Amino acid sequence: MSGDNGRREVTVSDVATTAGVSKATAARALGDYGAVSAAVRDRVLAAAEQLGYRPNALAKTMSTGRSNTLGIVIGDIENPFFAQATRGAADVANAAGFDLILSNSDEDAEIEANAIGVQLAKRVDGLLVAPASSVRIDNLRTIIDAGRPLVLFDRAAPELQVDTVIAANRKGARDLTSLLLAAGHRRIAFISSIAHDGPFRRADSLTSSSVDERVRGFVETLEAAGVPEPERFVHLNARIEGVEQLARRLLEGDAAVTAIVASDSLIALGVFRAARALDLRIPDDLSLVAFDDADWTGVTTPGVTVMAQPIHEIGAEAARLLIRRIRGDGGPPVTSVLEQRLIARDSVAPPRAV
Amino acid sequence: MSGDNGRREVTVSDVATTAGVSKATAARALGDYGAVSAAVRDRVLAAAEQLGYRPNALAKTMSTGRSNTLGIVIGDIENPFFAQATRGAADVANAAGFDLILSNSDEDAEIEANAIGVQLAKRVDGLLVAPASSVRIDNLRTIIDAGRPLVLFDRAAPELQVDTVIAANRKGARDLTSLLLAAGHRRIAFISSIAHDGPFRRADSLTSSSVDERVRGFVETLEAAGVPEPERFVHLNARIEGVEQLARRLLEGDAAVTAIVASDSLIALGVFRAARALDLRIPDDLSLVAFDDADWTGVTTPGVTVMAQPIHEIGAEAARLLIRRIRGDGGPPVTSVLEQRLIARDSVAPPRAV
DNA sequence: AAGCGAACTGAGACCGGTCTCAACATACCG
DNA sequence: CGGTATGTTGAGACCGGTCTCAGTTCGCTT
Repeated sequence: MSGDNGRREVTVSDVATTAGVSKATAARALGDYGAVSAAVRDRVLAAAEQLGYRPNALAKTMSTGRSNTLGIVIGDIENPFFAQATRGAADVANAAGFDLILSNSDEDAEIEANAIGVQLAKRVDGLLVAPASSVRIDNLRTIIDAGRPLVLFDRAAPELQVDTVIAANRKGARDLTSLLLAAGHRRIAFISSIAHDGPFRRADSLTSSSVDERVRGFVETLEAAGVPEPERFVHLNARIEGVEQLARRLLEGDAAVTAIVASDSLIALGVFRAARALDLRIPDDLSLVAFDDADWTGVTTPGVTVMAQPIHEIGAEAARLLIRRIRGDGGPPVTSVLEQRLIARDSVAPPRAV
Repeated sequence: MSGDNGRREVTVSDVATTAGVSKATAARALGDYGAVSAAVRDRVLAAAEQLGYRPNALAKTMSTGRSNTLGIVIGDIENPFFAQATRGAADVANAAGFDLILSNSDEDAEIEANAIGVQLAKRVDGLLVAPASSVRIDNLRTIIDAGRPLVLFDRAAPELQVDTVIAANRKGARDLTSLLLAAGHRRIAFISSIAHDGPFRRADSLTSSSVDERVRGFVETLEAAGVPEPERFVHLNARIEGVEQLARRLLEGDAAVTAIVASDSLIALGVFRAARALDLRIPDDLSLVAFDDADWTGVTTPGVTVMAQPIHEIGAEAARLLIRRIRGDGGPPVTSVLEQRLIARDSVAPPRAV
């Protein structure tokens, strides 16, 4: 109606008219493609400047089919892991001229499906997804069916032939568990907040392939050390019960564990709180190791021994793979496995003599 | 060429042909607008289903002028403050049917300008910006000139008449400083990583209005307590020198401070590290208070006394204001100031007797 | 039975770019 | 000097939706 709203955007045609050339020529000058004489180009550019012309990227997408936008679907941007991975992806994307549309799935397959649908409708050139489930992959199929490139990160989907970037979680879990075993622990709990029905059994496969790998590494290492029924030490659904609550339960009573492997830094935080509440000292009364070198793990007393993941690089590499596909690489799907790195601090000690 | 790439997307026209109706009618049925008879609607929907029709949101934007996309420009998504605010904004946006395009400015005005340009070109319906500078506001003017709604958050731009969501930083700083004063401290440092030329003088205004307010609250409280030349206790550019490095410098020698106000949780982390390296105990040898209730501030020994900000709500409220503008609210610009909340833990004690 | 309004449908313009194709000018070739 | 290659320009189709407007078919009123 009034004021700014009524002002139509300046278009190529407007610029063309002002410059006294055809729309096609103006577009060539502005878009810097095709052949335009120097004189005409200057005239068009001057007219654009004068009118305050701003290109409409959507119109461009309509005719070229390329949006220069990538979709990224993660669990939760507040989770430092995803924040870092997203930043890694954003940097690579930007450098290549792409923007990022961000969606949080809250690890819910339905929300994820919806987010993917919207991203597809917005015609992103490709998607970066940390899938809520490595098993229920219809969401991901949708993307492939739509003919859009897809790269998975943090979690794989074995059933799907698609580029993937993950960390060497199984080895990481083995190393962490071995460390605890070597210190003399036999009763070690593995805690993750991943959702799972009922107690963990060895034949189960977890919805996140990365947690699944960690659990496997943990179980097989305990088993090799002769610990009977190691799967009973795997505790999932931590977020539902409450990490602190769960940790307290595991740390009290006759069958209390003497060490804990935290599947991420949020879990480690909860364990720390629980230990403090129970007046248990780390590492004297409880040894703790965790995945991810969160910034605070170095400043607690004691510092936490962690398995660091190259999180930034996971996101960056995923973006690189995706952009390669967008640019037309038709090779077979690649799985990039990045190494984890142990950072030993002071949260591990031999268990208290009984 | 071959395979998937060659497959054209299914369009409204395709669906119309299959259903045996006109494009206009098919569009009405699919878009759920206008009048369509039940029989025809079913036929169209069935055809769409059969063909695997997926709407093209960009084409829709082209004709309606609305993209249902918001732009958000922040310093760095890896900074927990921005991650939380972004999540708050994303939740509100999603609920209202909007997506978010994310850009990191790294607090650099030029990168910010570029990001804004791209977002504008992608025809976002509005922008959420935590401006890199509260003073150099040409970047923000661009948005207003383009006729797009803009909401600032975390930092204000006094020169600009625009909706803004900030926290009561000045009061927060006063309270934190008073706490330290009450414990008996007189030599208190304020540390921020904000960029600033030369030593801080009272007439200077800082590029971030929120840090500016904190500094003012800090300085005026010291002054009221009779501390001479309080501005000499303000230390900026912490990221350039390195937070830990700077903290160590302030904590050694005859003129060492006995307490520190950290302008954010990243600074607090650096101070913690420095204290540990110098073998200074908190709070016996050094008192520490900080802004932002980062998740780890409760698990260190001792826990850190902090001024918590409603970060999630800052982002959410900003998104709410923006969406209101997009929906056409033409009222005068609003500034929403959210309260901060003190969380007292154990990092403050009287200074060591000299 | 004629008249009127509501419900439904189709044709085609439009959003703002890109791109193909043809027209024309100029230069260079033998 | 005719022929061809090269450079520059314009006309108009196209991308995939929305939306206006006009036409058709009804049912219902009087």
